[in-house]
Amino acid sequence: MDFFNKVGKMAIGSRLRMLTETVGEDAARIYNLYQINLQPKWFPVFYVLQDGGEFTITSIAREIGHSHPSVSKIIAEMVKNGFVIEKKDKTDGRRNMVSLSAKGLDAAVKIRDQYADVTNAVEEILAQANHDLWKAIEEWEYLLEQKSLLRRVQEHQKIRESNKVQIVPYEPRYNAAFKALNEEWISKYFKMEEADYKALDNADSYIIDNGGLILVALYNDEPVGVCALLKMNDPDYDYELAKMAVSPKAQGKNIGFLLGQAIIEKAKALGGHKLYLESNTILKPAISLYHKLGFVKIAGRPSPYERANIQMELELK
Amino acid sequence: MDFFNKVGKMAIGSRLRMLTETVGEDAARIYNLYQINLQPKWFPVFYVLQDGGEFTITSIAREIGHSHPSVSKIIAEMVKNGFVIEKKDKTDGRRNMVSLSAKGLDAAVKIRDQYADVTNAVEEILAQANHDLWKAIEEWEYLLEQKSLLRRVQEHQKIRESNKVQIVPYEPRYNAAFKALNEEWISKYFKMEEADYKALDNADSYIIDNGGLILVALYNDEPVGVCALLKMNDPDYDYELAKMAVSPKAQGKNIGFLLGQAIIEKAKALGGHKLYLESNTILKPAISLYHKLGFVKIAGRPSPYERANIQMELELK
DNA sequence: TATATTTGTGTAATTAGTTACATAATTAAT
DNA sequence: ATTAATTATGTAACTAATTACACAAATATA
Repeated sequence: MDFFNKVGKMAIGSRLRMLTETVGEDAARIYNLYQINLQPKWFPVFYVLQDGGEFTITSIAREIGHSHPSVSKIIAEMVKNGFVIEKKDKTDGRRNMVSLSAKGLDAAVKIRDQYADVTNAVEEILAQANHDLWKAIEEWEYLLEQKSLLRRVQEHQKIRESNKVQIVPYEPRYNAAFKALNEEWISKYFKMEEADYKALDNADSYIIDNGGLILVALYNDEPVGVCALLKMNDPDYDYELAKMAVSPKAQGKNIGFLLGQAIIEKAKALGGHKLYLESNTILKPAISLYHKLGFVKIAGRPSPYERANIQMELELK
Repeated sequence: MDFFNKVGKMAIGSRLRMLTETVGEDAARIYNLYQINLQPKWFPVFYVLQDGGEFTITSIAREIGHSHPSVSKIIAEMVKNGFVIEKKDKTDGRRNMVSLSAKGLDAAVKIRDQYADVTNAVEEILAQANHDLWKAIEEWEYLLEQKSLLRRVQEHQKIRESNKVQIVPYEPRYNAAFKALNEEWISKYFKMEEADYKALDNADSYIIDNGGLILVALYNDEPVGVCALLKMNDPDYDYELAKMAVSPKAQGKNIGFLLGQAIIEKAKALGGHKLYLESNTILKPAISLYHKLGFVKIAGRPSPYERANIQMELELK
């Protein structure tokens, strides 16, 4: 079973599970070593109650990090075995106040020896090891609270996927993709307008020949995202960022951001000073992408598109 | 939930379980991040099969450290989902040969990215921590294999209990205990003989007045073990170790060993050179205790006891 | 060669937790 | 003073593993 060495760090979950199981099994046998008839799984609850205090089910659950139904079941078992007594709180009818019975308190005294023996045995192991499992677990708890494993994996996924994405200049053979990708989201959220057809059907004459440009994002050599830069005849703005579209199938690869960055670089290289865009606030991911790229909201301007309800600009530096 | 800090090292089992759960939960979500429709719990099995080999259920179970019913169930699920194909081994009708289907092999290729991302994320965490969880788990696995947690706890228990045991010289008030403890084991394994009654009923006149002595082990001031040293009229031996008895209720506290050691010390102090004892081989714990005390088996000598079928001696140095 | 043991597998029951849902009691908000 | 939201609890169903048991096939043994 050198499985784990073959698989590597990725299997840390499985490995943790197996160690947990080994320790857990022995815990059950250790409880049998002492006269007290406690079940190992009762231990955390028992520990909270051992000084004689009264607690509610949920406060115990919070304290020991279990779900409340788990504590509820454990308490039911301990009551049945005579270790615990329940009583309704007079001032709050929901609360089930739980405390140790005389038998439970007696067990609490007897169990001290077991605590000492187990603690000593665990500390013996920790002393024999070079790497401190206790502290390592503590650190993992902290680090995972700061940023979950899921989020860390997502970040690595994004970076890796980003590297597979290529941003290339528009060529006539991407015309179909340019139209299809844009039509997909426009007709999903709104409906295609006259201006859309003009721009999408005649990208070369309407956009490129007018001093604009288009960038295409390739993933496995497939066009999965597009973005256009339109030359504006306006004293305030040089270019408009428009027709940004990313295939839903290629989400989570940072493609929108990569396209946006690239188009901004192009605009700078062309000597632009200020970019303009218009969009709609129901497209939340798009708006937040524009923010991430540095665009800020500006007051209303007339727009040829019915669907536009927000305008933004970006000062190029 | 500073529960674990309050409880201390003893709670390492619970703490392990919770970390395992946290990691496990995220693992499930991570699998959803990728298009492959694999369940996290399939992972170890899938990993073994991924290179296209054929395996039996039990060989997979051995490799990944699961029970075979667990693998059996996982395989059944993977078959149902089309990732795995089963076929009976022609030369051995018991064997169910298992391998990845075309769909499974396809998933094996796709999953490589996920492996990389997860490995990187885990290594990122390990790099951020001062204490290496991976190596710490590895060490615990090794240390627990050498000596289980159960055995370690048992040892600590024994030491602690030993300290509660007091070995004191015989007094007339222990006469009842001396008789009862011996009668208990004699009548359990054999039956009381004439010589037993004589010695047990008249400990003072038969043992002490003849130049022998008796030691009593007290636990919580209760006599729980006894052992006698009888003066022998023999050119080869000075004393016989006899009437050693420990209450079954006081097992596991090392009492037999403590009594034996003490009686040997007494024999030395009295100027003895060689001890003798007789016993029966069906009393295995007793025989192994005598070995531990240094006694060695000798060739047969006549004995007044029917039940004696082994003789041992100890040279005092 | 007959018989006993070992090996491979599957099914059923158990375990220690979880989520999902229901409901009553209390507290907050309009 | 209602109504809405929150809190405390319990029940039911699920999960991912385990042990216990059954049984057939293969191998070892007398």
